[in-house]
Amino acid sequence: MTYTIGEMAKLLDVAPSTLRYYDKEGLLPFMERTESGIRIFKDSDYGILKIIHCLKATGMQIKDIKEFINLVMQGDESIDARLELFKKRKAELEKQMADLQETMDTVNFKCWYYETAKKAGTTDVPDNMTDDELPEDMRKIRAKLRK
Amino acid sequence: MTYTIGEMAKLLDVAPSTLRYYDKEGLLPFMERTESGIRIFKDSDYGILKIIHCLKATGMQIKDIKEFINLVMQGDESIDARLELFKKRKAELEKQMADLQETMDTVNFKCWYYETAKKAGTTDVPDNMTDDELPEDMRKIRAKLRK
DNA sequence: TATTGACTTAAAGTTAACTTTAACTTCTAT
DNA sequence: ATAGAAGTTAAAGTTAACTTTAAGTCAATA
Repeated sequence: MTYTIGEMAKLLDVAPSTLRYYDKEGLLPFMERTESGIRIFKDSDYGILKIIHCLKATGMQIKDIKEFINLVMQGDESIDARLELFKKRKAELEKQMADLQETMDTVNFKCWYYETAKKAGTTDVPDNMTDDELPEDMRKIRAKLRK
Repeated sequence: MTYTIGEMAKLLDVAPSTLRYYDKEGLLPFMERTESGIRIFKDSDYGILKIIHCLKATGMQIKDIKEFINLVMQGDESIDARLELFKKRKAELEKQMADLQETMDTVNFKCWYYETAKKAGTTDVPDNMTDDELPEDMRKIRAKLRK
């Protein structure tokens, strides 16, 4: 099965101009064209584009994704390098998840803070609570917000 | 306790120019100055700047964080609005975490894929595995990468 | 066959969040 | 008292990842 740029863009939920941009940046060296110059996307391209999307979601830049695509084009001799790349992406993701969890902890604290303030009608109440008056799981987080 | 812009920047691990930018964008309407015009940061400003950082980490834009700061400046009458804002941030974060988990699932699949390819010396082996030959937790993910 | 929608390119424009620069002033330490 | 570090502003520059525009070609349908 093959697709035009518009059809593939719809499958991936991106703009056609995004795919043209990726092509221009060298992310799609496997692209084929009709005689008249129109891009032909294959089923197998869908998976690669999904991986490009995944790598972007790990925080990788276009120019680095291009390097990965170059490894893919080299074939089996680059298996090791590609494995190492994904292991690094995994480590990076774990850091991002930990960061996001810290952010979530702070947001949860603020939800508790404003719920407490709402009940009391003033932020003075949560502001003036001593450490042992506030929920145990809020103590560490509040401490981080103070200097 | 008070701090200069450079001292506060160091505490927060940001550039002084970032704090000046925030001030210019209206994120720090509570800023005080010396007679000669030098910004004076207080201990209480640290917490607000930490919250600004937290809101940024949830994906909020500077102009929307400014709106939040405006709510803070309004005092107790905006408690409800602020609670709702943090509830929305929490929902947004939950979506981000789910997205990040999907990305992690894909990265884990690719790690398995290249480990399998490495053992075999070729990506043909994982490529040609039937669904029941691959680890159960990899099946759904591989299916998503195919069209 | 003619219209219309989708394709093509190169080049310019957009956006957000800073960062840098230049020209200047103020504070700290010897 | 003076050097140098750090503060000030306004304005311009940076960066990444697209998006838009303009001018044109191609493909499908009535």
